[in-house]
Amino acid sequence: MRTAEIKRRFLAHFENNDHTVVPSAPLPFEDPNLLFVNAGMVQFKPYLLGQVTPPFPRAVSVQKCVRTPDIDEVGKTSRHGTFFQMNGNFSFGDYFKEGAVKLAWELLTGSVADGGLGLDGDKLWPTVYVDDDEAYEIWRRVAGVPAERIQRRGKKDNFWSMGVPGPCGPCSEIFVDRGPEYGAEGGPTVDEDRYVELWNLVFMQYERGPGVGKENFEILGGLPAKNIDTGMGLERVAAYLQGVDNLYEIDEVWPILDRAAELTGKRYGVSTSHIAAQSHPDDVRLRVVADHVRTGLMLIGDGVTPSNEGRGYVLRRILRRAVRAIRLLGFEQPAMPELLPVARDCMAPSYPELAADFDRISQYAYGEEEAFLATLKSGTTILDTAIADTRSSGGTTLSGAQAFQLHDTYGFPIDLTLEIAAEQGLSVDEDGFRRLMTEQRTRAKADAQARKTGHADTSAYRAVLDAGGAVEFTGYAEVSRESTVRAVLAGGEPLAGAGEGDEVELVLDTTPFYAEGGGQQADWGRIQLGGGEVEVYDVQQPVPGLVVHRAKVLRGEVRTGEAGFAEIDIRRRRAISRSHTATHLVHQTIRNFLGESATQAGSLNAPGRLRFDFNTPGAVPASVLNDVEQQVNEVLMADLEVHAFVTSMAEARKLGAMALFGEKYGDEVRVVEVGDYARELCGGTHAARSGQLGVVKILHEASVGAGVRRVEALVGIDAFNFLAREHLLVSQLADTFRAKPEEVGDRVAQTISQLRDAEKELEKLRAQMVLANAGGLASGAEDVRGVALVATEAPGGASSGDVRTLVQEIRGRLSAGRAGVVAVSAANGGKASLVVAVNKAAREQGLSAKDLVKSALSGRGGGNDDLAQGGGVPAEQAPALLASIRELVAAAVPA
RNA sequence: GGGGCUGUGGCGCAGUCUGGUAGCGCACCUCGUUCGCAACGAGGGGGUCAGGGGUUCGAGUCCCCUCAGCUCCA
Repeated sequence: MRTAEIKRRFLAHFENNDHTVVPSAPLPFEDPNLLFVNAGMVQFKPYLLGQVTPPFPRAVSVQKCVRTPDIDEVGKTSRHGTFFQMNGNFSFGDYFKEGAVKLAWELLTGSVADGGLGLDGDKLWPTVYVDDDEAYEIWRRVAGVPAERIQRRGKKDNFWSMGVPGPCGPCSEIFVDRGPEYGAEGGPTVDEDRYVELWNLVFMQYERGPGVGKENFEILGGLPAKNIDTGMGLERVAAYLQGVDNLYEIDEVWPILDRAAELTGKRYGVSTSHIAAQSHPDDVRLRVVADHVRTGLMLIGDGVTPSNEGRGYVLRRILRRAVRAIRLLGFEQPAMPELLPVARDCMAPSYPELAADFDRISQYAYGEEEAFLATLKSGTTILDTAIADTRSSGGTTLSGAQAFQLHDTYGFPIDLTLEIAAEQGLSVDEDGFRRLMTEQRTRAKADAQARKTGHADTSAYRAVLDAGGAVEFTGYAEVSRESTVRAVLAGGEPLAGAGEGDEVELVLDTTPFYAEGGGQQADWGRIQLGGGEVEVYDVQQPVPGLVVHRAKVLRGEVRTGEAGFAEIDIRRRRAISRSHTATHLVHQTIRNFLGESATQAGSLNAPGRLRFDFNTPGAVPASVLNDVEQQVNEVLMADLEVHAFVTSMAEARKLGAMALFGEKYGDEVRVVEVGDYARELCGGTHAARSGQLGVVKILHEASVGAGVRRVEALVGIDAFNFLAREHLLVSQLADTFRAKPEEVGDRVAQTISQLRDAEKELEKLRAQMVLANAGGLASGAEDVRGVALVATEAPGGASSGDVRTLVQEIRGRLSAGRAGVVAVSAANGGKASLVVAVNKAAREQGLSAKDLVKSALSGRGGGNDDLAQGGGVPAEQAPALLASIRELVAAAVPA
């Protein structure tokens, strides 16, 4: 049975049993602790933990998951894959153990003709938690599983908790017997290679106490609402039903592996063992290629782009590992163009958007491979040099530091270093390499730790939120509001009240103040209270749903429970709203010109100006930017109405609203539309009509990182002021140059070029003039105790370069057979400088240009024995410098 | 977020450790020779040494900051 069909049947089975089908959750948004969805229950967590009332009692989903901590195990075992799909059914206070067992058993053992998966019930082995007699009985009674095939296991295997206080409970896993050729008889407690886990049913029924890890904690008591959370690994079921050993060989992955084998000329399955751990290295590499190419496809498909941080970095690593693995198999050309289309064809039956979006996806994947191949090329050169150095010095080992530098600085992977070094007959100090890696890890972790402790604890905010619920934002419709102070805090700690001059954090029960979020800056304003007044200068949501006003007490006191009147700074709000509406227009217009793949990657809406980051490969041509600007301003003139409404996610999608990754499905969403031109999910505030924006002026476009560009623009009066200033500037320039405004550019270029030519000419003439005297000066050398000395002042305006040239020129004209010293001083910018040269004969008499300069200038100079320079004394001292050189020469030479 | 490396004519790079007139190859221009696949010879033009600050008589070079690119770790 094909994987896509298993997925379809899974969803259909639970949908037929009154489950709401929920789409795979998108990538976690703004959650630094969770880069990827790594389990099927992630999106249902708030319901399972009782934080949010679930909108449905039963749900079913097939979740796209990415898990990378065990990335090094990929290909070596049959279990690890970086991408997998988790089938899950969920009950929120609805059915419990019996329902979960019954529904699972029906799907697994139901006949294929009736929509089941057609497994042989006699080959299924359930496990239950050690004292979970209830589950045991249900397996006996509902599924009719004989006692000898139900095994009991301890906390480690069959008890679920999140590792922190909260819901927990026993679980029951369903294993399938793959047959005697895979290992020993006796069920999953004996051999987990022969008996493979297909499905884990978690029965959340208890409250977990504090404690460490999976086993050391107490159970505090029962939960009021018992929940079901199950997970069936789609790939595992597919592997079993398709009669293959592991997930790399199922229909969604095998063609990629097969193509990789074809490209590299390797035959997969050289080893005969069913145990993946005993595989031939080539087999492991082929599996890595297949797994990683598929994961790369899915991640880029979900909007991740390769970068140097966060999930973008994980994606980069996965893609590069794939390229590296296929290179180690002997294929050195670009492999992605060969493999990625195969992966697309494998996955498109379940995820048709991959085919539609393939141009964009492949662009990133191919680009990343090219970049990596370039990195490998430069790394290879450096490695070759290191190898040659090592061998020429008689060494046989490449140091750990060298290997680490290649990896750390040049991104050259260690396994390629090992491979290439081995080819050259050298070993590599792997221990040293690993030690340096550990050091780096420790450093990064220590830093992350320091940052975490530096961060304010959010528990005080959570307490306020729990006590009073979410704060209602009323600022869409009004700019002021009667309200009550729910809490006063300072530095993350609750206070009873605060006095004049204090900086405080206020929580109101409702507020017209917009908290910074979605790129929109916070409102400012004032809150009048019975006993005082505060000025609000920042508004944040430290925990979702809790609006905190950062404010300074202007007069009087603030106390919890006090009533007051909150009023925002309307001018600021309006300017911000105009920017926000402008951002939507810029976003839509950029997509009009660059295509749908130019999605938002971040934004800032500040009073009068906006910043908009978006994904696109390469720079945006200036002409396109002009077109965007033009079109945006035309939309302003059309004076479209801006309209906001709340609807379901499904409806919003149907309307074609642009949505960011991380928007939750199933929830109510707010849509903002500007006429029929732009429609976007947005929680921000906006202008009432596009005409209110006045003017939008794009200032520039720049790179923020690989694949992300940024445009900045001014809006409204700020845009106008900018244009007016520019106009004034051009007028003044035109005036100065006595040219028409449109000719100013040419005139400036022309003038600069003339100026440069003149300067060059001048410099040349000056050098000639300076040098013209060289012959005369040389022949006029005075005799100081047998040494020919030329000591003179350079003509005014001579540059330091000129003086040096002159000195050398004079020295060249002195008789070589006789000791000669040339000293030329120059005055420049009020300071005197001195250059001294001595010839070979003079050096043999112990005269050093450097010593002469240093002595004459008391240390303020230096150079070589034959030519030295110095200076820094007032210009008037120039003649004195020459005199002292004369004395020094005389003193140095015996009479 | 924390490291490492890089930034020098149009392009590719040396020079940085150890401060003292900014170089090489390719490309470009002029003249000449040559005329079957990277032609040769001679001459020449072209660089705020990423930007800013500091130390110094003097900074491409040493120190600090900023920006950009590459890269590792989180």
